[in-house]
Amino acid sequence: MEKVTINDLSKMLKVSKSTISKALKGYSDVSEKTRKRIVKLAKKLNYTPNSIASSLKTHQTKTLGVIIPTIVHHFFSKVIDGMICEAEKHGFLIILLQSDERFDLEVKQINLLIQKQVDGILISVSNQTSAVVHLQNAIDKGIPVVMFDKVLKNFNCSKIIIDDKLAAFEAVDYLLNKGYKRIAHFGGMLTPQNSIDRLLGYKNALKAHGIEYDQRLVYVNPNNDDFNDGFYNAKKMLEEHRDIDAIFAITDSIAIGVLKYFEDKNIKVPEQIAVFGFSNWFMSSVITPSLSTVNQPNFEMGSIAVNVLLDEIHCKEKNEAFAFKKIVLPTSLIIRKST
Amino acid sequence: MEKVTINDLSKMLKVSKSTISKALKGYSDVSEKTRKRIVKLAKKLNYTPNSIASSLKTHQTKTLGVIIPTIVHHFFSKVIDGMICEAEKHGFLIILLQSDERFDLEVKQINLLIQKQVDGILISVSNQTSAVVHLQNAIDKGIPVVMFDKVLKNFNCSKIIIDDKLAAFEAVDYLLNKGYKRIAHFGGMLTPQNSIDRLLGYKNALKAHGIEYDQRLVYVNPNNDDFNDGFYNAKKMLEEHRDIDAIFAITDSIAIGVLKYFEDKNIKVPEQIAVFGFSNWFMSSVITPSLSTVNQPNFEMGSIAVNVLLDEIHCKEKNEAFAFKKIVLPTSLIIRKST
DNA sequence: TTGTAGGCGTTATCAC
DNA sequence: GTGATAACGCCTACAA
Repeated sequence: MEKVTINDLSKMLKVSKSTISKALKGYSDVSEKTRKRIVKLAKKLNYTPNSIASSLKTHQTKTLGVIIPTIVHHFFSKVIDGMICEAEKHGFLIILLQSDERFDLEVKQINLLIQKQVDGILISVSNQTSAVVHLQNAIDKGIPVVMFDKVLKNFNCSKIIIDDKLAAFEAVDYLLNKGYKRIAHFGGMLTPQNSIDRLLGYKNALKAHGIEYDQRLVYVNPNNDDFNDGFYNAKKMLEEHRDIDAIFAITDSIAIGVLKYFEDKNIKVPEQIAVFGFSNWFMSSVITPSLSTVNQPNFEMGSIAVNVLLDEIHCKEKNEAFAFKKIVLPTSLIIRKST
Repeated sequence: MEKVTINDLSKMLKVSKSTISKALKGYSDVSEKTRKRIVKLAKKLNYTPNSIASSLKTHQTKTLGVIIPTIVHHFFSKVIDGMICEAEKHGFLIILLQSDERFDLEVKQINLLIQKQVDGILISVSNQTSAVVHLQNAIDKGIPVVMFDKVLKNFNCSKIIIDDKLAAFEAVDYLLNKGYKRIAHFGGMLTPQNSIDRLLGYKNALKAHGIEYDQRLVYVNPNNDDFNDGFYNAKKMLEEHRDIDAIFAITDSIAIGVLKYFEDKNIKVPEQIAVFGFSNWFMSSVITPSLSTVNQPNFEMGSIAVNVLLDEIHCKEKNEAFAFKKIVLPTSLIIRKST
């Protein structure tokens, strides 16, 4: 029941605490004989160092804080998966927090993590976030921050992202090459940056094909509820523009909302209208018709983010300089039956 | 940059550390005047107590450990969502770990959490888990354990579950009442307990309708990959039994694999064969045809589990007795177009 | 090679 | 009402 401490070992072996500590950490300046005695007893009593005491002394908690908008999301849960796996490999644990897309909660949670003295923070910022004082605060307290997926341009730190603009360009370019002529865009919100970039990619592709951008073909989510917004906007679009022959949606959820509406109205996909999604979550391969989409690395994004953060943490420890990294992960088109 | 400590406040105000500590914690035996001075300066300097030092002293980390088989799963991510939200309300943080359905990893992770000195552990055990030494170990070290969803019968602790047997009974009973006569069961593995119970519910419903149980109509997942196993078993079943008119699957994933195969083979659901799922994840409402399923509380399961655990933790603090709770959350049938 | 002593920041006990 | 003092368990100069 009672935990055995370094003190207990010390008394039982009549060896000082410091020698015990050194022996257990494999320092060189302990005689082989006493080292063996110590290790043996430690093993026998199932001694494990008290990580809290050691944290207090070393200022390391071997803990990383992660803040995401929501965990109930195929993409984010895969990212977290990657983070937990990678962190564990290096002996780090993950404290997970959700901002629920709210800036005030995000601020509160950063402060919680600071108080908890995590060794580093991984964050995908909320759609509402534009200020950075809370993040700067963490940095000022000596806690490195790494952003992933939804990042802030105006904050200087390592970032793990995809090239949203390029990916969107490729998707729309594909549609145009395939012969679709009048392409609507579903999404087009002004936050987060990803939405903007995907809209820009859409515009670029149109331009590259000599097609004029038509603002009226951009449908913004009214309720921040991808599936239902997709459903709703599909209806709206059909009322307003009968000539649309393809839709590029900013997420698979939106796209699936669209497919659902079209199914209800018996509109054939892709014969009448093609639909392109973004993210490649599991469902997109299973829905009917299966959804063409942009494959976005997720597990990998998590593990790389952790590695970059750990690098920075280790540099800090050794007082070495660390140059922030911006890692752009490759995306690819997955063509299925909806286009 | 440098964190301000209780010592700094003490020196600046010429008041002892102990008084500072008491004042900040709102103890009664500090004069109003000095309390105000202390609080004021603390606020001004943005003082926050060092949680590690306090943990060392109080043996509380305000941290809960959570182990689940996998986070990439609609049900579990909702449960975690509920846990994080509820824990945060009470000032607790969540460390999340995945067992990946492996017993050895589960053991390792329990030990990690013990070492981290979390105040309590929430676990949904892996399919491989039957031994309980690792869990007993946590209890012996004074860390309460609460099980949820996938629980162990042979371990004495609080448990938050659903009545799998009853839920399965209701689903199959519904099918039989609706006129389906020959019903196959997809799932039927011997671990975890949930599978067994759902199989038992299936059997009970048959019996209640005077139908003899036929072992050959039970299809077990060959590869532990619900979607593909459902797909595979649908094919197999069709080859073996042309007279089946309904399937009760143990998860929505399996059911959706089945739907997918039937769609490929142009078998009409529910006209030729009805399909019933289990769990009501988002996808089941979106797939075509939409899937009848058992609604299983998820977010709520997480928040309740946290509450039960915190209750136990608080009782332990006060040395009060705590009676383990077994909370059975209600399920309900959701009837859609697949039946 | 081993041991001593002090400190990390907080809390709790017990005098004053 | 306030303050000295001793833990909590570990780490690390520095001394022996």
